[in-house]
Amino acid sequence: MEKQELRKAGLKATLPRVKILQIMDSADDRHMSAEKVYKALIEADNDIGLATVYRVLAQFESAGLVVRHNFDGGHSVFETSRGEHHDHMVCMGTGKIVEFTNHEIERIQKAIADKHGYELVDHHHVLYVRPKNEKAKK
Amino acid sequence: MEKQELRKAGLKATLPRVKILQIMDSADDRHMSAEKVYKALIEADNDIGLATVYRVLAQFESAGLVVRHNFDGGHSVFETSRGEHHDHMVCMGTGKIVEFTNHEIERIQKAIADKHGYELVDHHHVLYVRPKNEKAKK
DNA sequence: TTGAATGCAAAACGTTTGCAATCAG
DNA sequence: CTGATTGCAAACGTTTTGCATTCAA
Repeated sequence: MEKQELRKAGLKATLPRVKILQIMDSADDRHMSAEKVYKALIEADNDIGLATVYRVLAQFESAGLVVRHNFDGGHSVFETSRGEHHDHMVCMGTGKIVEFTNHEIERIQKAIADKHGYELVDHHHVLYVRPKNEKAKK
Repeated sequence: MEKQELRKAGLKATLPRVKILQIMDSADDRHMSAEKVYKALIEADNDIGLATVYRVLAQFESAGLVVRHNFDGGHSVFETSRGEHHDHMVCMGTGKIVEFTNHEIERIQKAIADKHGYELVDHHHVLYVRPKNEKAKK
């Protein structure tokens, strides 16, 4: 049950938080904007304000329940963090998002930061791609 | 002279464009937001509207004179493109930006896109770091 | 009971746009 | 001269905030 998860994260198990967590967990598309979450809530007959969605998602981010991505211009996208880290590939034609992991890259990242006297805290790594051998073009 | 550069890029050499290009080229910090460029223009006694700055930067981007980055939330950052591609490392304590290049990573990126049936068009790759062995913390 | 969380509407933020005036070629 | 470019102010979409109300513990 989501209540446990929330309490474990140090958050009061309020209705909006539980519902939003459910939506995020059950959505077909794991990458959701605040607006998208909001619409899903309305459709599920949950009268939760957009402001609350933003506030809750920000809390979830701080608590480590979700990860925020700023793909390109405009709005943020959130996804529930299931532990395993991964990066993203965005198809410029269809907008489709593919997740990937590459340990070699992760290793090099650490080495680069280290070489400059830094410790790697986080990274954003997004590949913008296009279907191979196809006329598909935005 | 900047006029040549603009004409070569297919843009009329208007005063705002020349001034903005000068600012971008001579700034201490090569990574500038529209607002920052605007303020620099004001300080240099050039009465150019903020809207024009945005329009000109967008044109410069299309013309390949500058590259736009969406580091994290909020605003875009532009830098004059001197041909050689590079990625960025942002210090979370000081906000300092370090540029780096790594061919091995670039190679792997292409391979990953390829493996998924895509062609790599572009990528955003930013490392968020913190000074090593220091209490410095935002 | 009581401080935390919510809803609403209003504000803030960076950015874009419509339009009349101005400018480069 | 003439279409491209500019300035201004108003509009935009996303996100945040102030405040009175409601809720979880």
